[in-house]
Amino acid sequence: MIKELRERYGNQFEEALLGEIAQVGTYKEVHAGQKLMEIGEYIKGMPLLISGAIKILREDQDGDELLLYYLEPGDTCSMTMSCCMGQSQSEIRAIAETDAKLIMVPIRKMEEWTAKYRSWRTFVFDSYNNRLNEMLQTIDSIAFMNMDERLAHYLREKARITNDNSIHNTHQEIAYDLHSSRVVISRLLKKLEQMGKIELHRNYIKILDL
Amino acid sequence: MIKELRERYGNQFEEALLGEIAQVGTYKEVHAGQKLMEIGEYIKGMPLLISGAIKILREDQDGDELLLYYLEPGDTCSMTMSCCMGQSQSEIRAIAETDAKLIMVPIRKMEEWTAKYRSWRTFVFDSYNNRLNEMLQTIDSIAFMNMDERLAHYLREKARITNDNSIHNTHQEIAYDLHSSRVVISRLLKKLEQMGKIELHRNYIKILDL
DNA sequence: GCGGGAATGTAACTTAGGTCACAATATGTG
DNA sequence: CACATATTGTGACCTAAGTTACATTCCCGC
Repeated sequence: MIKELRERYGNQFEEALLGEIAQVGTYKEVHAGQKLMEIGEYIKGMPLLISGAIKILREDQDGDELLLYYLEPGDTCSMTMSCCMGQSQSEIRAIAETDAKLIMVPIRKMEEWTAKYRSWRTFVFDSYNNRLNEMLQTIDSIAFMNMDERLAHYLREKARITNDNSIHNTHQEIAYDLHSSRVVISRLLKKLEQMGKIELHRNYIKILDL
Repeated sequence: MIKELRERYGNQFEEALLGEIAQVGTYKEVHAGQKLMEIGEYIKGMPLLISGAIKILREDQDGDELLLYYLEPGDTCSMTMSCCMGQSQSEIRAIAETDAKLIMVPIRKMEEWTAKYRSWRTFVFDSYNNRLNEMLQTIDSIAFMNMDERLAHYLREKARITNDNSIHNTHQEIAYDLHSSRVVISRLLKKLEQMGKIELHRNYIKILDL
């Protein structure tokens, strides 16, 4: 574990902190699609993402979902921090978008390290800031953009995150993430195909020029 | 200034920190409607809100606005923190919703105090968490709620914030905050009036039973 | 190869909310 | 008071997106 830790975080955490993390953290590997956190669940630890991507979802009363953003290597989940402090139940759902490796750190260490390590403070602040900015972008999308733009944006982002020009999802799954309906997504995808921007196949979509 | 500071923050900050704030902070009073921060502007300091309320707005390319949330006494602007760290330009606009008193603290003190004072750490974390949660609520509203619900929610929230059962705004102003159009807002307000939930007047709306 | 379920395509219709145009009131100012 | 201006009310219309219903196509296991 210390090897992975050093690879990803070696240049931003001081040696002593790396040691502490290695000591109290637990290493974890998860597969694409695996659920890491459910809404209402109590938080056990704080994840430091080593590799892969995690998608963070919000849900309304009817059980309808909405993709908020992705966590990428080097990120941690600010929502987790958020939850440990005040109420300790999760406001969001977290699902591995790809296979992922991460280190879970007990939350009580957070406060301690914040006082002790400058690099940890920087890390935590940066993390919060990234999250706030991604929430802003999410708000921009749903408030200011039409569904076709949101869809295009979604496909681009997904290709970037998975590092794969083909999106391996059904239209229904995309509809869930965008909080829309399958028919609407199929319709818009077809339009994108007719514009020559993508190629539609069963179970995957190939991005040509988006 | 030290008096106001102590009144609002006395029970959460230790004496030494209060002293430091009083020393480096500048006291400021603003009137309702006054702009405190513009999008793209560089951040000078971090505001500690003593009294009043500040509304935080987001804007798209076309200049259309959307109300994100309100800052209340005891709050600070996490976005500010966000901005000081990474890129230092504001992502949002801040306007005094009511007359307000606040203390501006130079941003370089932030990191210093975070290491030095436990209460400051708690304050900063709580602040971030509140902001994240309010962003979540904002997302819930625009993603999951219809305009009529959003409008009702807006009116209730505004009444709470201003501590006044009458909302002193034109329909146009409300439309801006909700990123809608005046005609739509007038229509929905009329419906609320017909349901006996509000009373419409020129330049203000009286909440009866919302 | 074939049968069945999953995934996709598509037409027809509904609805929330945005837009346009203009009427009707209210308000403040010379 | 009278006029100009800001505010609100309303009808007619448009459009994006959601809904329903059903047809078509693909793919996998037998």
